[in-house]
Amino acid sequence: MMSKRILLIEDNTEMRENTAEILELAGYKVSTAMNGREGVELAQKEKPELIICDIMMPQLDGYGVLLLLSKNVETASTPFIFLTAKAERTDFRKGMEMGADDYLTKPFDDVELLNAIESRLKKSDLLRKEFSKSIEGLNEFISDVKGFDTLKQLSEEKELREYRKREEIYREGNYPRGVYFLNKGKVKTSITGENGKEFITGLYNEGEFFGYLALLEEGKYNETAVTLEDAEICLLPKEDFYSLVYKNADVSKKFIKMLSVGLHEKEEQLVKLAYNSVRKKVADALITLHNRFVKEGSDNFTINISREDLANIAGTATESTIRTLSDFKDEKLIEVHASKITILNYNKLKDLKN
Amino acid sequence: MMSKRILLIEDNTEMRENTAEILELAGYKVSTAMNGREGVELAQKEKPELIICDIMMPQLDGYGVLLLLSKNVETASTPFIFLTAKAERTDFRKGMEMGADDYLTKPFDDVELLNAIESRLKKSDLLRKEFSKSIEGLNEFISDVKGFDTLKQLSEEKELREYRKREEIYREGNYPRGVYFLNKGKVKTSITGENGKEFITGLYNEGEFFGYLALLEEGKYNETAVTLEDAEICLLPKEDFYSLVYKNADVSKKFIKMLSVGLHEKEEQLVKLAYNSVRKKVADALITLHNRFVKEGSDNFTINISREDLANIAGTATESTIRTLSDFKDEKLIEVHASKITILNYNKLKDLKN
DNA sequence: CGATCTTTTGACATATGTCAATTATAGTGG
DNA sequence: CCACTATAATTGACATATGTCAAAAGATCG
Repeated sequence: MMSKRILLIEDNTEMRENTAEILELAGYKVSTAMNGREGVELAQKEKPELIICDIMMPQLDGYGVLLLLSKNVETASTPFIFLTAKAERTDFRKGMEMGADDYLTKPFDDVELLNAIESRLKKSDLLRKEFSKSIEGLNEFISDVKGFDTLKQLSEEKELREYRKREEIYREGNYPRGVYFLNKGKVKTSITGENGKEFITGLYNEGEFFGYLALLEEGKYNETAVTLEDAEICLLPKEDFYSLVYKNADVSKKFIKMLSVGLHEKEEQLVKLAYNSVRKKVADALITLHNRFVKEGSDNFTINISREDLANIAGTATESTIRTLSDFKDEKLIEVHASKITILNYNKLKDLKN
Repeated sequence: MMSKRILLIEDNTEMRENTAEILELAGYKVSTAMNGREGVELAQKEKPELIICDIMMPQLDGYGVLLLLSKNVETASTPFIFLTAKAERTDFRKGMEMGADDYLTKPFDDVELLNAIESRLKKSDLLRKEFSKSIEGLNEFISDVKGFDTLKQLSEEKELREYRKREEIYREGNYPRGVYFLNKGKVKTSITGENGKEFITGLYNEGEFFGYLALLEEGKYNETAVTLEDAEICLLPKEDFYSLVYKNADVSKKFIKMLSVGLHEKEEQLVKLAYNSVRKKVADALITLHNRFVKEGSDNFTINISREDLANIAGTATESTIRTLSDFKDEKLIEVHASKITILNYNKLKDLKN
């Protein structure tokens, strides 16, 4: 494992050199700055994994450093530990309120310092990972945060339930009891327009979570979830979900980002629905299905989906969808066997002109 | 102003009575619990504005209380102050890491206690307010957080710029420099489909912020912002925006909620676009405009909008929109004078059948 | 194997987009 | 302030893409 980069900001030369030595002995890569201004510059440039900073310094004090760094996205979430002789309650409180992650008072021993660093790094490690920027990344993210064991344990617990094909999991208007984890099978979520027609807003695959939007909104479900095939689903209680999402500021941040990306994606979908031809819409629906459900390593993608569902993804009438599928079949873009559709030419389908 | 409710959880009778007395003298409404279990129950039931809690208690200790309360949405954001004789560093750190807001060590004097409470209440007061649940509530929210003075000051600064009608503020693909505040005028944001047709995704009115989605995504703009009429716009630097959004966990939480609601609204829009008739779509577009731009206290709402823009809100061809407007005119639902449209019968327009 | 549900095809109506011509409006400069 | 011009709104004529209804063919399930 690569050694972590730590930035140490401390004006006292002896203190700085001593501390740096300890850190280096512990296997960290250390940069040092002898005053606040220099520290901020180094932080911006080197993007260390953790920052240790004295409070009382000439030029720019520790509070100032923290304030400046917290204004920049790139450095805002870097763990920040104050290191100071100011053991007084007021100072301490000020530091924590400004968003420091820890506050070590001098004198401290090596073990104490290293423990503090270790614990902060461990916490931030999880969040540093690059999750897929899409809302689907949530799945990856949650499972990572919860840890594999917990997850496995979860599905071994009694809340695991089997669903038949086309069975309803929750309905528009219900109150959420938690987040669903799809152990096996596929699920669609859809909303119904006033003319009774349904539109599919979400598709979920094995190993993914769904049904969190209502929890985040703190309201009722505004969609209905139904299985697309036989499935095994378990419920993560909402208390666990909330404590996961809100306990840690960085997790909240990830959620904000994921939701923003999701919002953007829906907007793109809006233009397509508004102005694309049925031909293009159906092609897009097939592409969506492919991207959502493809298994790595298989050449041509086959899916078993009802024409009605496909039409509800595309946002068009079932018969129109079927006719378009026939066209695609004639053009050798897809192959159809009963309700199974196989994509033969992904790229041509994807780049279909309107 | 109504007095705030504080819940005091403390097992030592003398200590509890003394502290409660101080708090009552200071004008707070105090509930007391003599152990952790009782405290949690009371917190759930009474939903106090602030909780003060001892750490060492029989049955359920302070850490346990905090943990339980943080799992419930309703109590998770209630300010929580630990009150304890355990002045040791490790205890203290544990408490803060679990999400306590402050940590007072015994013995403390009255002033110290009251100050701590006052500062926490002040901080949480802002967040307790009920902002409109829509994404538009952001505006209200930011201005409240920033404070009226700052806002006014902002628009008095040099970054204020005047824009002519139909002038571009930013374009798809640009990198955001901050959030825009619309001091005067109206703005639309739109995305362009592959066939070159535009679709309007956002409408903004005086006193509102826009252009924050790209910042939250930490990416480029994926929409283009253009003024609908002459406007005055100023820029809130992104650093300020980020520190606003991420500094405080509760603000982040608000954002998560707002974005979730926004996502849900876009999904509803999707069904409408997919299955509604042009007639219905145009009516919806007019209703949207009304809701977005109506001034309180005026009977019939008039707006000056180009037919093209209206069509791009509805997601239909300009000529179709115009024809539908003519129909509405014949049906006395609206009145048209030049490019000005007046809504005569809001309710009929709103409940139009498909 | 029959009954039920789904898919496919056919025939048809029409809602909506497109292109072009005409009329109205608003912005500009003298 | 008026005339002129560019731009926007409206109307007409038309083609067609797409939805609807109905019936036939096929698949699925107990």
